[in-house]
Amino acid sequence: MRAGTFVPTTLRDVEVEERIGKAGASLTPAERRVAEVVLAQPQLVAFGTVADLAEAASSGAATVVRLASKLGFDGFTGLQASVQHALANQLRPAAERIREPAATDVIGRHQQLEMENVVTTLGALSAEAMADVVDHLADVSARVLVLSGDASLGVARQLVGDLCSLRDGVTVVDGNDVAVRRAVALARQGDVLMVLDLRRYDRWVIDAAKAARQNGVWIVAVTDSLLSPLASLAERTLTVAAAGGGPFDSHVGTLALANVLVAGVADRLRVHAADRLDRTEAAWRAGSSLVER
Amino acid sequence: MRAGTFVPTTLRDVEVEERIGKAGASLTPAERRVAEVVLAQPQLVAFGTVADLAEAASSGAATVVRLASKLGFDGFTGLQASVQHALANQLRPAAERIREPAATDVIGRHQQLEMENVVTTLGALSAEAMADVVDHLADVSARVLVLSGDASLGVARQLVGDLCSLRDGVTVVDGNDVAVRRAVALARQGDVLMVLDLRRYDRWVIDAAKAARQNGVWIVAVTDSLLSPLASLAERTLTVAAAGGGPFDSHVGTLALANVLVAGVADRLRVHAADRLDRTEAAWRAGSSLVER
DNA sequence: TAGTCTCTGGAATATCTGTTCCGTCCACCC
DNA sequence: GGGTGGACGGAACAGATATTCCAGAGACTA
Repeated sequence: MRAGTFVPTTLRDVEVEERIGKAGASLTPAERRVAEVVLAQPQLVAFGTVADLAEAASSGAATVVRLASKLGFDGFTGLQASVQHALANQLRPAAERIREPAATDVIGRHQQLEMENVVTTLGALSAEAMADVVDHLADVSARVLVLSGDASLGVARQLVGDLCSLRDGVTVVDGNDVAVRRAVALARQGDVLMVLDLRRYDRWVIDAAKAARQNGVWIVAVTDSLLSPLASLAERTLTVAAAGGGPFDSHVGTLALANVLVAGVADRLRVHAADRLDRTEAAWRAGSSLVER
Repeated sequence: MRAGTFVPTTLRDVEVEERIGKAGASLTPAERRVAEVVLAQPQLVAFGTVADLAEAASSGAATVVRLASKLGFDGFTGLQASVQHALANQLRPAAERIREPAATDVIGRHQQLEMENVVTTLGALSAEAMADVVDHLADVSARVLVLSGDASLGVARQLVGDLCSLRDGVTVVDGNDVAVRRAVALARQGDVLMVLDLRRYDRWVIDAAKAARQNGVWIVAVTDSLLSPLASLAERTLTVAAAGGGPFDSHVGTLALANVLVAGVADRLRVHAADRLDRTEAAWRAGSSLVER
């Protein structure tokens, strides 16, 4: 049996998944390796043999059978039957879902919507604009301020968090009016301001951006349209698609954009950032703050 | 082996179909019966045995093998392998075909990556799981705590921000150890905890989740795998795909998932939330906090 | 450091499964 | 009506596969 090709999560067996999730903590290392393969390559279970699974997980056949029993199945045969059954059931719905343009189910609609947000947003990003923005964000001699409307504050924080891992001097401008004005007032020429806001713009954001511009700060706007009031203040404007399936805008496209920029900055600051990441890693390790499982 | 359910033509094995069509005329009556079953219930071939197929076609095992050979396969084994292969191919939806021409440029690569994250993450979300989680998040009599690893804190905040617009009592558990412990200690039975963390899990997050569980809090985990330590603590586990093009994980899929949940909660709390949004809107209008352009 | 417990994979084994062989049956033809 | 050819399925056989057992290795403890 050849090793299975990639199978998206949609097709995974819920029954098996549940049992693995429940027993997950009590699995031994070797059993865990097998379980990972089961989750990642269900076809290997459905079509393959104990030996195939064991080889894929670099374990012995006995371990495979033990795992199946521990999950409550009647040996490997039971596990296999469960996966086969689920796989067979998934076949029909998958086909029907493709035919119906997913207009009815919420999840499918969101799937389509968010994909469009990603495609549109990153599709609108030119290599030149990206290089320019990355250049500025990667300029360690400049401070980077990030200003965001309330609705996108979380995404902004996410971006800032990542950037902070790569370099110093990146901050979110937030808080009350006094704090914002102070932060902007302290910005000087050579600094960089990323301002992030979508339609129904927050007045204070625009005001703060205006003030920053008068201080000679280099501004990049991330907004929904080139007609945005932010666009006229910024040296560079990156537009994002933010169609939401619920009552709010979706910032999935924006976050995808942020990820691209972060990757660009990381690439630009390669050695500098690597050193930082190493030091951070060492600190985490010393405190054993992170666990593998 | 149970008889398979109906499978639409799209899912049939083209390879086998072709060969049956070609040899169709020269098939004996019994072979023809077997061939009918092969076409009608490919799963019986993929998952079953010679005996199963023979029984389904009211024929002998020898006839099954003869048919397979007559079709040019290397015995029943060859036929089975062909059907399995075709089945596995049909199992992967459009998502994978999209990425086939692997993009070379950074932006294109991210585009594909993030789309896969969205598709995979939302694809893994079952309607049932979503309904359950939304039910709990929309329960206004419960408090909702959100606990997130450092790397995904921004997304968590984004989620909480949206939820706060829809209902009261939603908070991010964050800050120093003392604050976290206090927040978790104050949680009581009936409350809801959403814990969000990906591999290389933050120890404090796991510890806090464990404490919450002992308090009888209903937990939903949003994590990268069912083998995550969070999965065994949670009543529900939603898995996310987080492949990143840069040095960090991408939380685009997670944010898409969050958006779906928010939309679900908004729908569930329709009138309640509408009233809240109206009041918020009025406040903004009174202060002219938002501008159209 | 010695001892115990768990984990682990290899080997033996019993079961299952695909394949082949062969006797029987039926249809067609001389 | 007798003979011949192919079709068919039961049964034996050989190979593969799941399962169980066991001994060695490693970790943790006293």
